[in-house]
Amino acid sequence: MASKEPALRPTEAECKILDVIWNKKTATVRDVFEDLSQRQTIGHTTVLKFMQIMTDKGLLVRDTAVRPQVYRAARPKQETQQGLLRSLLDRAFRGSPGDLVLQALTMQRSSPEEIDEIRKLLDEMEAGSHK
Amino acid sequence: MASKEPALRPTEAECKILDVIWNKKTATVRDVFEDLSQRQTIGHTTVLKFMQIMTDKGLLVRDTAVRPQVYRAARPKQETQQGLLRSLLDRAFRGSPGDLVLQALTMQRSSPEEIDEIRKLLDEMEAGSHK
DNA sequence: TGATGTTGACGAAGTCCTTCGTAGATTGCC
DNA sequence: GGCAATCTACGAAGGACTTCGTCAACATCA
Repeated sequence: MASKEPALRPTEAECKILDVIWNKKTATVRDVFEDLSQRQTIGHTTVLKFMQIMTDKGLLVRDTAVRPQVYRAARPKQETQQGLLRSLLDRAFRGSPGDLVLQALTMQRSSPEEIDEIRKLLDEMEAGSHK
Repeated sequence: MASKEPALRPTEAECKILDVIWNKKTATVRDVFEDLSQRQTIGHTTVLKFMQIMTDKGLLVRDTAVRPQVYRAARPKQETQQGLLRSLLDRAFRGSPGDLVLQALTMQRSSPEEIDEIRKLLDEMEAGSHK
């Protein structure tokens, strides 16, 4: 039975699976299992169980018509990421994205390309708010 | 018995308590309880229990000499925030702070002051990486 | 010093997260 | 059709998170 709420806050293990599916667009249990196995020891049925739970929660949708059932993310990657970000923001940054951004930037060197892109975005934001 | 690991990933409920203590610098159980009570219904002993657990985990330290025991954060706010950020980064952003920053910025309008500050930081980062 | 209110320690219950083991269903091939 | 391999469902166990209830220790002040 699927829940009505879209479940915007996947748990840690769920994130690992989502990450694989985001990359592949669609995936079978085997696909995900083989991908994750390269980085950690995990059982095939464990992956399956998670994907079933995630389908119940509304994080994934699956096509049961084809035989190795094919799963997709129910919501776009960006939307889920934003849900997680908002959660972190509310939790630990008193809702201030500026603080979070500063911390994220100082934490780890970003590539020059990323820096440029961020600059561009800042410009757009400022232009957009000058109305 | 305190753990050796510094426990850089407080849970959701622990974050709420940390947030209060970050603001007050030091706090008794009663202080935290009264603060949190304004926003949610929570029992006094629940808060106490969390603060005891958090002390065990190494998130808080306390002075048992004074009678209403006084608690402080064991680590600076910034350090804990970075731990949480890193966790989110690893979880859902494939370790790319740039993506996370972009999402955070698009998510919610930042103030012009924040935007300026971010620009300044970007300049510094670029200057610093020009070796 | 004893009644009263506050503070602290402990234990326990309920839920959620994570992980499998087992066993039934389906498919592909000879 | 029958067998082997794969895929799916179900249930359960262990641990972590969250929340309290209870009771003991302590402080206060009349």
